[in-house]
Amino acid sequence: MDKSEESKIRILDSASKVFAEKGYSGARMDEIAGKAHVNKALIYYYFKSKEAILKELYQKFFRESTDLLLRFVERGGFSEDAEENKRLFEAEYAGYLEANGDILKILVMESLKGDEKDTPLFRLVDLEGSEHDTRIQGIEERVKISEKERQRMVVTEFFTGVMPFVTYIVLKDKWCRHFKMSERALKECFDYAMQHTHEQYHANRKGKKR
Amino acid sequence: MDKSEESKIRILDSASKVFAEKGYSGARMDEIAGKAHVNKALIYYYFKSKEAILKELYQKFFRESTDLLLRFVERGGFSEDAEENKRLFEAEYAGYLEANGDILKILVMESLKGDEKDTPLFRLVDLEGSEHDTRIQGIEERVKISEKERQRMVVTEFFTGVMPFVTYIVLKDKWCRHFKMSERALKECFDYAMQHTHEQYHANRKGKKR
Amino acid sequence: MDKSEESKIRILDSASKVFAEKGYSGARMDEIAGKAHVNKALIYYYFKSKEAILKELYQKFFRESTDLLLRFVERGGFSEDAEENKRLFEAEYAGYLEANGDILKILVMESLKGDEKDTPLFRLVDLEGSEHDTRIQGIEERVKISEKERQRMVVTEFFTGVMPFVTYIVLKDKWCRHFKMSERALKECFDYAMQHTHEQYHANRKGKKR
Amino acid sequence: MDKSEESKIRILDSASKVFAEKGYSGARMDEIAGKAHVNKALIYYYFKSKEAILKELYQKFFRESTDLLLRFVERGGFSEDAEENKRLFEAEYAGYLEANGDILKILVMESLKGDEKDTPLFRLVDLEGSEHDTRIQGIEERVKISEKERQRMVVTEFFTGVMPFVTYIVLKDKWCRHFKMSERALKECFDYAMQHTHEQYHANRKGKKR
DNA sequence: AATGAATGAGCCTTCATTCAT
DNA sequence: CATGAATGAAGGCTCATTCAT
Repeated sequence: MDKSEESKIRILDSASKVFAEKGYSGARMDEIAGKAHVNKALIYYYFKSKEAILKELYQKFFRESTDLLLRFVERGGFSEDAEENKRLFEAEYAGYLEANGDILKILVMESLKGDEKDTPLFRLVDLEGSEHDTRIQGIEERVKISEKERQRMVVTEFFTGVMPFVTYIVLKDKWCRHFKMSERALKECFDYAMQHTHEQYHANRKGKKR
Repeated sequence: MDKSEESKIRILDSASKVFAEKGYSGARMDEIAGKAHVNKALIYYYFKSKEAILKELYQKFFRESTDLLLRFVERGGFSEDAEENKRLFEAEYAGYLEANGDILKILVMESLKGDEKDTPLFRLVDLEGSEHDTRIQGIEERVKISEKERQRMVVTEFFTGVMPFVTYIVLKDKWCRHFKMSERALKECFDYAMQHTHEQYHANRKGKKR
Repeated sequence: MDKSEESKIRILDSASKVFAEKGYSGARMDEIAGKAHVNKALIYYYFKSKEAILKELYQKFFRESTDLLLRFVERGGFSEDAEENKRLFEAEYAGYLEANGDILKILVMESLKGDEKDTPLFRLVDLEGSEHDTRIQGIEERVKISEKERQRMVVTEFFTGVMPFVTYIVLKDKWCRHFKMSERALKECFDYAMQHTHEQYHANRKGKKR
Repeated sequence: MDKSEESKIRILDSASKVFAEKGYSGARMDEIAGKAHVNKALIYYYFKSKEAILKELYQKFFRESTDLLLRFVERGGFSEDAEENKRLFEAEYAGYLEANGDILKILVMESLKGDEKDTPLFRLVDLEGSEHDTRIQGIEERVKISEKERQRMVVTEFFTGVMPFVTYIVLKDKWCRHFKMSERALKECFDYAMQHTHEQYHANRKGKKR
């Protein structure tokens, strides 16, 4: 990797931090440049505008997370074995999301804004609507279910699976500080919570099928 | 209600809309004034600053929501009867939150920002830490449980009960538009989801006790 | 004096204090109203504008000070007896100026500003140019001197008599605080200074004449 | 001098003019920018705030004037020879002050304001209290006098020497216009005034010593 | 690829002044 | 006389963006 690319990466890293900390509107190009140790004008050498940085962060995130999801599926995710599913998910996907908590923060904050804009958060469960990849399409087609059943599944997955996990990631630092819990203890509690709610739901579904 | 107070209320209403739509940093005082049909300078007659408006919105929300929660408890909430609990919750509390989706949006967005600031979102489950009311203290004291058990309960309540509900409220419009669902259909799905996850967890806890 | 007039006087008093403390431009109508314990809008019942207050303060000051100066002259000021002059001056005039230090401050500050505006400070030695009173004219006409001699006298009077005295009045509080002197000690020093400079000059003039 | 510094200097020059003409509070950043032929925002590239400009003007002035005063002393100022003193003073110091009449105006105007703020005008005679330079300390230590005598000297120097000179500088333009005198004629009169008052006092002091 | 300087547009806030009662 | 509410016009300051080198 040449020196040029390194500057660009430092800018992206810095931007994701500042966006996450101040929100997109509250973030200042000065601070992004400062944290990236580059001249403010250099940012405009690599990016057309502040918004272009955001868009590139999104793209990178959805490209990578889609890849990971695919790998997860390829290696047997969404299988019958709930235990195996969970192990795979944690190995392949969860770590990446945790490492990208800043992007998730931005995603959530920006998704709540406005009316006309799209809602990037939905891409996490609306892979079909995603323009980034067509490889994913086969996944859901494997299962034949009614439209109503499908809606229920997606809604349940999003609001009781994805969102709890996302909010856990973006709030865990604040939670630990506020409630004076160790990160380990919180993780233990959160696992407990998911096990007794969302994962229980999946287990029950499996049970019924047989 | 005299004319004076009406202007102030119009400003608060307008501010909550604009904050929710653009985020706090992205909101412009011009737009708040415009939507409230008042002169921009009048805002500063009633409020010291932009931030003071936000603080007053928070105060009003937490005052009212705490009152409602208390009423919910007084009328038998948190009782053994899960059905009754749900009915009461929906009658007393859920409607208020749904009607204050804008404040919830602001709450979520601002709670993700920064490091040093407090996290208003936590006040929804950390009533003890709330400076607003001391009447609430008796609620949790009724049940004798270990600290670890209490932590698990709070974490579960927050991440798999409160946050799904909050995200449902703040995202339902966007969800309906994006996935072309009616609000009614989404509500049906969401109820289904909660029933099979979070409420199931409560039901199981009740079952075990006996 | 009816209640109405009292409000007006309180406004003028308050204005002179605030103008002196913050300067004319830096003074805010709010603070003037506050210090006068009247509603801000009431000021506009008595005065056309902020500037009108200033003008009225000037008028009042020059009216009163001219009256005092006339009385000073009528009772024998500008006489041959330097001792008597000084005694009279202190009795009739100095006290008034000291009591109106705020106006003097305003006078000095505003006199330094701008180019086009007049210089109210000069009215202290340019009684002829004053529009306020015609009684004064006789004073200087009593003495026949050359134009050049008159200019020297006025310049000397202003820069080594009036201005030291004016600056003494407007700075004495600050001087005492800064140099940790008692007001009494400063006055003693200042009297010494004037005696050995400006008053010495008058004494010498008297001496020469004979 | 590079182009960058030139803009900054133009801003400082412009600011001193506008501050002097309108007073600090009355000065508008727009006008400062306009007179300096720079974009208004550029001012904030070089200075943190309006007040920071004022502070930098003060610093520059006191740094330079202290240097000049030191040079004056090193070359024999404050010596026994009154004539020589005056010649040196005019050559080394007076010119600088006359050239910086705008700063002096600001100094006087701001020194009269407020209660809590310091009084920059006093720095002209309170070199010991000045944080800018320690080289000056030796000057007054050379002469052994009583505290009371020292106070008298400082008071006399300030109110009958410095202030007449300062007021002469800051008012001479207005004086000439108001009284229709040439600058030359006024200077002649003012020299006459100082000779027969303040300088006479110094001469007498010298005389007594012998 | 990098940077110090510069800028136009806009934002929050202030303030003298006026209105309505 | 008196006042709470309202307003137009700035004013200080910020910020994303661009220029020149």
